[in-house]
Amino acid sequence: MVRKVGKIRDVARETGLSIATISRVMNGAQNVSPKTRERVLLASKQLDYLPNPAARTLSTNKSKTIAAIIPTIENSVYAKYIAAIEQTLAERGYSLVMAISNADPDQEFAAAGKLLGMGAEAFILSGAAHSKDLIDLFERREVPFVFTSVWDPDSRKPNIGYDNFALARGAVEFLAAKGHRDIAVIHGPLCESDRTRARREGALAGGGAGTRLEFYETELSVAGGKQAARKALDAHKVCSALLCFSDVQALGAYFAFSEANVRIPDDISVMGFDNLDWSEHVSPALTTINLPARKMGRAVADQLMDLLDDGIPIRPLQLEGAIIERGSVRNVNS
Amino acid sequence: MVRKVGKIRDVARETGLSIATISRVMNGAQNVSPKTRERVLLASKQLDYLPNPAARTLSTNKSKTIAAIIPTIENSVYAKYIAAIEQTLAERGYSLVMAISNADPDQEFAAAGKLLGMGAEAFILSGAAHSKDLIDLFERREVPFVFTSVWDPDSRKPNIGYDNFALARGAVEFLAAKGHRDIAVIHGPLCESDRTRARREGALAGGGAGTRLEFYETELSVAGGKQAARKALDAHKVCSALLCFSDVQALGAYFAFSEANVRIPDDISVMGFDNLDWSEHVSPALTTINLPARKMGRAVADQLMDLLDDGIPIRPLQLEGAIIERGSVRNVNS
DNA sequence: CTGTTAGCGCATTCAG
DNA sequence: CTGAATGCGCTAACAG
Repeated sequence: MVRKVGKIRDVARETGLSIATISRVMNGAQNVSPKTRERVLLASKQLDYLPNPAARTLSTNKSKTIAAIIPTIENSVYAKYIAAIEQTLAERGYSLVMAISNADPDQEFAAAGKLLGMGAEAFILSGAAHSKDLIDLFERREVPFVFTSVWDPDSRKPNIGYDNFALARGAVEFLAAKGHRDIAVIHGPLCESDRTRARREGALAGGGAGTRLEFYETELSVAGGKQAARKALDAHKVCSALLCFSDVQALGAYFAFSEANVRIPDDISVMGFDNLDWSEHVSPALTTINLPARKMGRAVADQLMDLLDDGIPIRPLQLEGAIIERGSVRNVNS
Repeated sequence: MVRKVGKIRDVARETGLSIATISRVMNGAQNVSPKTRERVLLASKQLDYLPNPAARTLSTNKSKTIAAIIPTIENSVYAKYIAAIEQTLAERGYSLVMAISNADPDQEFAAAGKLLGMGAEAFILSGAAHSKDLIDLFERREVPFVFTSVWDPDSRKPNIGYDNFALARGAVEFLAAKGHRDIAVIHGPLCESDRTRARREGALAGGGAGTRLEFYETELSVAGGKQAARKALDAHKVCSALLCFSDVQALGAYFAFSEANVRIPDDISVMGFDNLDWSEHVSPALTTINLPARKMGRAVADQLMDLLDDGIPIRPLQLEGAIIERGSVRNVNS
């Protein structure tokens, strides 16, 4: 993959040392005299020597590469998350290879095969719903993997994330406590995401006796949120609050309402999910649920590297989400 | 990197063939009898055999891995672009490794070293401004690279992208043609991006005699756009149009104006840059410049693979941007 | 502290 | 159409 560059033997010849010593220096081994080390480093620089990663991988059986497969990278919290993973891996000399599955288990399976065949040593997956073939593949080959964005203490698979069910339930309870009895819930495609399904169940659980929930399934985008909000407006003028399972959809709702001359929060309350960077800057500032995407990315990356480097098993981890109360939800009790 | 799995010898033993034949089958060579091929394929499946990528790379000197270094993945057009690259590479059996540079040449250089040391065969960079060391490194090692998001026919380095200067000039001319004489321009940090600098120069060039431009440099985010728009409002009540070099900043401006009770486009016109997916769904729909990010991603990926696979040199390519006229710019001539 | 030697798993000549 | 032999560049014992 790199042509015309010095190899370990060239450095050995140049310095009059053996290739073993060069290898030691390149790998930071302790048992090399400072002088020798200097000499090697110098020669390496001159010869523009860089260890061949493939040879290294072949020899050590370690590629220092971790794969992440995500449903999408656009319009969502995944960008933050991936950025955190990449940075964390980079800090410890690991690299990230990633693939986009478009939330399709078959694409995910195909991608995993390629990434495996690329040398990925471990996999970061989104959600807990994956093709059986994929999990079988990983287990057969003993490839470590972890589910993220989900938290299920009872799962036998390692997972690091938040409790979507509880968070959504909390959101509905929060709205109910503010006096909202009729709540429209906008969410993305159920078939694509077990997180969305869990949130929907949670919302249902949070809606007590006096609370009516109306669900709107739509595309996970500003356009989708806008369209669904419009539909909610048409269907029942009665709902006093809108809960979106994604800030992106909430933004769409903002514009739907703006065009319909419906004021937030005076005429209707809006609550989001994700706490994306911009959500506090919309007007009115969006009340939403903070999802610690960055922290999650760091945690997964660190744990996987701990496992690969030191054999430390994955410790399933629940990350706390929290309601961020801002101006888009009105208390209608008073 | 993968333990306990069948190796080529196991398949050879299982089938009673030689490893050479197995290799031929795994690489789709023609000179293998159909029967033999079947036998090998079957045994491979049974033994769960997957060729070891490192061994393959070491032997062929090809890793089928391309690296992309981007300034950021959040809040921007880069997500679309990266997604396109990943998909295009995947179609031809290549993988993407990526790193985030935070628009810092030093971080970029460091990342490049790691990615090179990971086996990346070619590099996709953003913009045309990079540390000399980086370019030297690539040229010394004969590692192909291409600059993207920029178009400079005179550059001796391969670049694929759009003409930021011309696009920004066009935007200002467009606004001027609509009768706007006082235009506030909001843009991201100049020091971080040669694209931003080029756009600024272009805007200046587009502002003819009767046009006054006021520049506001701010963070490349909704928050930044909002803050700058507020500043523009305070400073000169006179500007009739706001040009943002990023849709994200334009969105911030929308909320700044909403809070200040300034109506778009009645009181002030707003124009963006990027044409992100949501920009037609904001209210009023955002007039902006479409940047063919997806097409650019595909083009770079394809060209690099053509180069790596068949030695076809990079053909510098200009992608056309276009003004998408929607409702956020008013014609003040009438 | 340094050198020697064996592979790591596969692609690829060259024979047959 | 198939097999045997060689080496890709490096790490990791094992000697010394």
